[in-house]
Amino acid sequence: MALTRDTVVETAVRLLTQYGLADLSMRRLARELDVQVGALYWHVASKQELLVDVAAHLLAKIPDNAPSQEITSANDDDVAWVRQELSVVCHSIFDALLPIPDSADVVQWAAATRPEALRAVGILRDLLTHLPVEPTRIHAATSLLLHHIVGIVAELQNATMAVGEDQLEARRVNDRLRESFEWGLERVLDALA
Amino acid sequence: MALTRDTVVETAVRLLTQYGLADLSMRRLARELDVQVGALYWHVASKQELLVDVAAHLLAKIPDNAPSQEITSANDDDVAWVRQELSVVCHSIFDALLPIPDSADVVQWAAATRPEALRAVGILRDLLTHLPVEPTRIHAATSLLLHHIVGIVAELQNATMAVGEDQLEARRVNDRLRESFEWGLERVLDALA
DNA sequence: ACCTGAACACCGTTCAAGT
DNA sequence: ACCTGAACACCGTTCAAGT
Repeated sequence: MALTRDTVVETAVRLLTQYGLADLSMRRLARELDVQVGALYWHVASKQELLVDVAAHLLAKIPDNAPSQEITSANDDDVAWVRQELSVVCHSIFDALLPIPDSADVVQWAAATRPEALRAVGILRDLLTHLPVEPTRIHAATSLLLHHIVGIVAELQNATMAVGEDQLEARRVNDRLRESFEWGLERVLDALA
Repeated sequence: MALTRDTVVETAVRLLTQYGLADLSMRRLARELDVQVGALYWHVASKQELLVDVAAHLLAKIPDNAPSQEITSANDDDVAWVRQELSVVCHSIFDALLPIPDSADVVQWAAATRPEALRAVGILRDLLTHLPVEPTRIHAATSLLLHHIVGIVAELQNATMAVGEDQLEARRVNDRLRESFEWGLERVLDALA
């Protein structure tokens, strides 16, 4: 069966999930797919382009309960609903990245270079337009939320690497950073709504 | 003259500043210092350890006007002073990183793996202890500020790379992200004090 | 259209051996 | 103590040539 861009991306995601970024090389990917390295370059222009697709894939399942009506942020109930929905989306980004090694680095980089390629960024933006945030600050607010999420995930993934086998210590670090995530998210959402 | 760890780190900083992270290889560094690659490994254990030192070096000049008296956050004036000082420190981190290509990536990684090696992180922590932030949230608050700063710098550095020669467009992107930085910083500081 | 084979120009790390 | 020389096991990217 012929190679497709989708199978290349999916295999890349699998390698990242199982072995981390250090083992996600074009050569390793080619070996996994039983082709020569050169074959990959028929389907993707570069490793960087591939990593953007990998990041997009990792964030593909973020729920998108777009506001059904035109919410004008005049109504307090509506603002509360949007705030709650933002919290849900942020948590689901967090949960999607946490189990994938080095995913925070990949997404951080993809978000900085090609944010429009990440569905999750668009979802955050759309929700933020329904809050009393000036239109010129939507981008800033999106970045603020995203940097908080991937920043904490990066800390968590690196710390988990560092403690190694020590299950007890790993759990402590995990709990502490999870709470940092929750606390910071509340502070930021408070600042926005 | 014999090689020292300091000259290795300083040369690494120079290479990063002039050519970016892609050209900061151990081999390139050795060539620059007129030694064999192996010589570097007498002075640093690994490239990762070297990069932590590079990050620390980039943030070495952050001002540290520690509160002279014991400020107990009871006094409104004192809180205002600490808030102002936090703003100064955040701006000086921003300004220190901005002109150094890929420095946001390097610092992001160093902060996630060995935050205690970065003086700037300690300075932020100390200032935050003088705000009405619960002691258990000091770490979370430090992370929130730091992720915002390096996140925006990363966006800015990547966007500047992307627009390339177009000076006018570069300036527009620069101004927009600078404003995002200011706006986000105010929101976060408001949430803390 | 899609892939192979082979090359080009690199990497980080280790280590016996030299001084 | 500090460094060389040389090796080991890799990288990303390109491209003529094959099918």
